[in-house]
Amino acid sequence: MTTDKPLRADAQRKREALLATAREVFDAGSFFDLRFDDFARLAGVGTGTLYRHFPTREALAEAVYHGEVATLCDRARRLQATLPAAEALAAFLRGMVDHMDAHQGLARTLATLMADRSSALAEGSRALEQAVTDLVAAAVQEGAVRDDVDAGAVMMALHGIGAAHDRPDWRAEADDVITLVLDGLRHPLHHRPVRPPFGNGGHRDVAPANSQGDLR
Amino acid sequence: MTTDKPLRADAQRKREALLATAREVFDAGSFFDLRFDDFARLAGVGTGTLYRHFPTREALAEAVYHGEVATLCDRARRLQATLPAAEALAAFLRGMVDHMDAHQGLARTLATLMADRSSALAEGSRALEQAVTDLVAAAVQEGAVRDDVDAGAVMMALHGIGAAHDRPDWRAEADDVITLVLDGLRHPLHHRPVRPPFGNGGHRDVAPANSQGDLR
DNA sequence: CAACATATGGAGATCATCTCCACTTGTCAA
DNA sequence: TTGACAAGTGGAGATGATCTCCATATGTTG
Repeated sequence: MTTDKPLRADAQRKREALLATAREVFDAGSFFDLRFDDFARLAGVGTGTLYRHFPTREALAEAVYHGEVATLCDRARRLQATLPAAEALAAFLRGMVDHMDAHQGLARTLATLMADRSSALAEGSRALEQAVTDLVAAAVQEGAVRDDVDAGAVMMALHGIGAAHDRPDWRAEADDVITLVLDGLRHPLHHRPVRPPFGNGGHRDVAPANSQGDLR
Repeated sequence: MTTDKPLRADAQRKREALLATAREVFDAGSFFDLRFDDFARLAGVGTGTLYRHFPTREALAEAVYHGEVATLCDRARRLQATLPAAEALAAFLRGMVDHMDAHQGLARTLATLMADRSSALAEGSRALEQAVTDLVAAAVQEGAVRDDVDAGAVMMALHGIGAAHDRPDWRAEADDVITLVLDGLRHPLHHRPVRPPFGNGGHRDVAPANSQGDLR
């Protein structure tokens, strides 16, 4: 993590090969149909080598994911530098959906791995989260966006989009989610026409002990 | 699926035992730490029997999930009968978060299994989706909610909440997502202050061929 | 209470995962 | 260059979870 021990030229090559193959296989969606050992074969390395570099499927996924995240973060930074904050945020979110759409297989695979109880990936996405948080914060400062909702909520919505691969109308719905989120992010209407009889209106000052959430 | 072949009394009992144990284990979050065979032991049945009833972990999860969904749908129906549509929708969504919160382990486990490429679960949730769709449709008819966004988007957001278990601030963020969605669902502001330079504003008349979504 | 269908359990076959180590390949100092 | 040491490799097999099979037990029906 901290120590970037200089990898031997040899090792570097193999590692790259593994990652390249992983990308392919992920995108083709066949990652889970493949014995991990066979995956090694496919990449042209021995089992031992595979395990040395990536002890688990998740470790492999994490590495691939890192690349993705880096790209995404780059884009966020670029947008933020070019556009008014609110537009940058919108552009980023819509661009993200475009990207997922273009690489369905990869997105699907990563989402699946992600859902497994490997918080490793969750950790990997901190950078992404930071980027989103920045975008939102800038938009808030600009006054275009409400300040009573956490950027984490936006991350959750993105999670949803990623996790809901395999919905037949994915693309349209994903776009709709972004629309809802962006519209919801504008300053809330001042007259609150819908006042839920349930829950606390959605904020921090959490519920009392009685609320244990069983449905009746 | 179609044929409800009358199960032998015997079998019924075992099946129930398995489901009951599954619920417990799911909620305790220890499902994945358990050998599937040992799970059979735990429920007091032989391996063969377990496999006869539920050929895979997913099949088991699906059965448990069915119960959950039934409860949820019930609640949706009840709310819809009692409250104005918009309130019913809000109450349902907030109640859902409460429920998930109260049964974290179960929600976590189901979400994980769900993410695996078993569309079986996705299929199981059709009923739930129908319930949400109904709630939204009623609210639209009542005029409280925009009609240009599909209920599927709301499902996606819910997915996100479910999938993003293990976020440290889960509860607050989940509430925020619901808030965003509910606010976003109100009629969109008529002057569109934020006009994304990217994407199509989020609707059906989809993007031209050039858009293949690679980030630049 | 036959006689038949249906269901059971668990011993072992099967198969993916991962370890281990004898061997190969790169690196660096002289 | 080359020798010597460290770093990396591959794949044969141990390991351990999953799932099948079937002799036996248990309901069910006329």
